[in-house]
Amino acid sequence: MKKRRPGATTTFRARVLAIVRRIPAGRVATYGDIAELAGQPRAARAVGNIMRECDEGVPAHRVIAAGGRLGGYGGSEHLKRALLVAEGIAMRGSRVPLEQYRWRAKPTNRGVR
DNA sequence: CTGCTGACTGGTA
DNA sequence: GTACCAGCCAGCA
Repeated sequence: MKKRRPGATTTFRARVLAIVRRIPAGRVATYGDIAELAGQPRAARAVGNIMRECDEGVPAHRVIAAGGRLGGYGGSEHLKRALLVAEGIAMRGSRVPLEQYRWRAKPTNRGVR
């Protein structure tokens, strides 16, 4: 078979779901970020694929595309936008100010601004 | 193991 | 601003 890397894959899917589940309300992460945290910074596409079948325990609406775009959502992207706003995110048109709501796994100190 | 798909990304027109 | 192309990756038949 395709020599799998023990620990490297172990179901990339399970790892992605675990990360998305840790995203706090009012924060968002891009597919690329999730992929990076999962160990594959270039698997943004794969991450999106996984989100497509995610369960209710996974706040997929907090996962958006790069540039703050909504990306896609099962059924309605419009609904996704409403959900983000309901979490307290002030969106600009159909885009999210990542510099303001981007979730960080390890924010040394998050700017403290 | 081969091939196709897709909630992606970045660049070019 | 939108539209199209090429590259990358995991999951599944």
